[in-house]
Amino acid sequence: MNEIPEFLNELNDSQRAAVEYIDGPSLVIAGAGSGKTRVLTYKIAYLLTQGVKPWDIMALTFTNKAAKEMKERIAALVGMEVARYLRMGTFHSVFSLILRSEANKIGFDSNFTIYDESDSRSLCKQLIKEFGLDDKVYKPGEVMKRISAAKNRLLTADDYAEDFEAVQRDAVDGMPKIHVIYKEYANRCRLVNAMDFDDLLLNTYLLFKYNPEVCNKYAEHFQFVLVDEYQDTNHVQQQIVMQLTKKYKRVCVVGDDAQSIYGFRGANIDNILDFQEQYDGARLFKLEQNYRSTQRIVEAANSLIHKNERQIHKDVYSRNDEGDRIELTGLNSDREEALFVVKDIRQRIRQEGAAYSDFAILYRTNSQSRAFEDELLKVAMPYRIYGGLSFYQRKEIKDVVAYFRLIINANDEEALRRVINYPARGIGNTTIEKVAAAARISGISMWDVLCQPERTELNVNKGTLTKLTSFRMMIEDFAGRVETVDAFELGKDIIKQAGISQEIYSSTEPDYLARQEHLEEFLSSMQEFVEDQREQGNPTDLVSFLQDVSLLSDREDDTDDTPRITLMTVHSAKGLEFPNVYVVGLEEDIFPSQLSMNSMREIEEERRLLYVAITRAEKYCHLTYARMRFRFGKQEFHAPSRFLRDIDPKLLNVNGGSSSYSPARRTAYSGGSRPSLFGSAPEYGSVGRSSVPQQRRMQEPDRSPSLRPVSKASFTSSSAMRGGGVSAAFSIGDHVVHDRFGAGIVTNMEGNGDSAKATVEFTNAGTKQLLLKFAKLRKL
DNA sequence: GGAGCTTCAATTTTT
DNA sequence: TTGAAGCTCC
Repeated sequence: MNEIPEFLNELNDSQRAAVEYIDGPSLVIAGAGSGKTRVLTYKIAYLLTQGVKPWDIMALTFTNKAAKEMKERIAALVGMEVARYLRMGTFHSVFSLILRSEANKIGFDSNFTIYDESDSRSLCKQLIKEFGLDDKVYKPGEVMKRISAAKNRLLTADDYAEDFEAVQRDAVDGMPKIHVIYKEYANRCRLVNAMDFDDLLLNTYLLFKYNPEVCNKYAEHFQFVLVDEYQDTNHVQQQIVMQLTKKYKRVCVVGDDAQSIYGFRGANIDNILDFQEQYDGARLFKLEQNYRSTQRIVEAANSLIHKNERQIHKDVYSRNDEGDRIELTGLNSDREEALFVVKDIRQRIRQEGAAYSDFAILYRTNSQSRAFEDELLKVAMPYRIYGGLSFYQRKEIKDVVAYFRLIINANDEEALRRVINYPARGIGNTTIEKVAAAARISGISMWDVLCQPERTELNVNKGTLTKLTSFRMMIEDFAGRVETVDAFELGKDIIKQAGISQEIYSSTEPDYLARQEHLEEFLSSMQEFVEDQREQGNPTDLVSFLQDVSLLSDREDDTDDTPRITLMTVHSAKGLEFPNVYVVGLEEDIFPSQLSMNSMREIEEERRLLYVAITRAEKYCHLTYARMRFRFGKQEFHAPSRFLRDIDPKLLNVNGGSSSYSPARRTAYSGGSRPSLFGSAPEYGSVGRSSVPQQRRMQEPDRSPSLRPVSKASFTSSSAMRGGGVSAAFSIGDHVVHDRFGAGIVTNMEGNGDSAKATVEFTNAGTKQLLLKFAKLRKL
């Protein structure tokens, strides 16, 4: 019998029970802040002490980050020599590896390309055009959504065409040809040896379904399968887990139905709700002690989430301090809201000695960040906005990756289209479309056309043909070196020889400088990859690098460790925690979103979203709403969010006035209540005097003059004056303020007169070069 | 091939 | 209001 490892003593009773049950299927419902990751990591470590081999364990996560963190934590318990053999990673990465080794069974080549969303989109668009369909009717985004949803329901293109209901629905929506597009999309992917993100899952499912011997092999191999964030799985993922665990049924899924907020991208909360019905005799473990938040925060969140109907009952509790009540403040406008939050943060920093990094401002939509950004810039408080482009979505990175892709899979049409004329080499759109047309006629890939133009219908002049040929030879030349040179060396050469570095280093304009930096960062990540792989005795070639990078979309790691206030959507905040949290914009049509009011299912997801937001807070949670906000260039008036009425009033501290609010008026989906849309009936209190919004906006002294309705003539002359009069006044080391970028320090000056340029390091906006003629810089 | 114009839409996001 | 994307013109 194996010994009971010491580390189990670090767990509480319910955590420990969940960890020690390893004989059959189990569902671990992990309340917010209850030590979910701890249970998963300790369970894996425990399995390893019970004689299970690391390679017999599969652990699936949703993000690379989660996988990496978990692996590190397990390594801390059992050592990296053991941990490295675990089959641990995202669904997509784990199954893409299996697909590569079984590719021939489903008619793919093992070096298949993974199409990201923009590749899929671009292919979709292409097809809509080829079929002569109106892209106003067949919006690429909508088409993709339907194809993706079909794959989610395990429907191949042929299944879809025969699915009466689906085809009928498309027809009713004016898009009867969706199934045709889907079919050709699938054909094209197969022709060029590519799979999109959904295909990675669907093809795994199909591989197992039609090759029982393959399925059995893996089902016998993986004696234990663990799934993190199970509430976020979609139907295919659930089905694959079932295929893999049908033999031993040793499966442990961990998650929190109350934090299921990704329904819009296919996550199916029923997977977790119905788990016990799908696995007969599955044990249920509930982790109900919250270690993160104060009692009042936990209770307030509970009171909210209990208004949902579909959920697994749990009693989440905290033994931390009772803490303060949740603050609720109504403001007159979005600007006042931002001003208020910023002031409140400043006050708390002064009073409690808190750091900027102890604060988060959470909102429903990214566009809400703007108002807070403006205020924070004005007072030069450091912040960081999350969201926006990830590193690998940047054009300069995608271009280089496209070269890599093309070199490894020359049939990859999206990559070919991307780089065939980048940097510019005189192969224009006309030529590209001619190549594409020739390829379609012969049923071959565009690359094949380049390889034997004389045997196709390609009709281009001699000069163009020469350009095409030399491009082809360049790619072939790179491809010939894949096996002899490591990824980093080859990467450097590609960037140089393809003319990318020449293009990017052709200017010192700020955006070029940024691209140079990104490219260098990318190269150094390649170098790191090669060194790591070499150390571990793994292959260092471009093929392995690309496999790695295709499934990464890492938000860039903060190289800068200045403490900053965090601004992000509630979605991105899942899994994080902060001592102080502001949840802003709690208004009808915003939170809950106007677009999520069609069904009870959607409203409940919005309510869970607020639950996630509140449970991010450790000590202090402040909810705000604005009566008026500017949206799409118009003033809009919104009632306070219905969810505010779902929170137990005993746990709320309503600021600035009466805490009584109008009685609940029940509506179909409210679960709780709906606030009165009209009337001046006393609702939630407000802080600050009420005022006419437009006037406030105009009177605001700090606001740049450009916001005022000014005639073109007067605007031009005033900015010209400013440029001429002020330009000489700056010197290195000056503290300055810019209307958009906020506060900063001048680090360099060059040129004079109209071309005088200042380099300014801004607290929040990074380093910029500004032409003084245009930039409205003020000295502090 | 790029600058400048018009048009249109407008959640949430990871792989 | 902002922004992306597509189109036209040089």
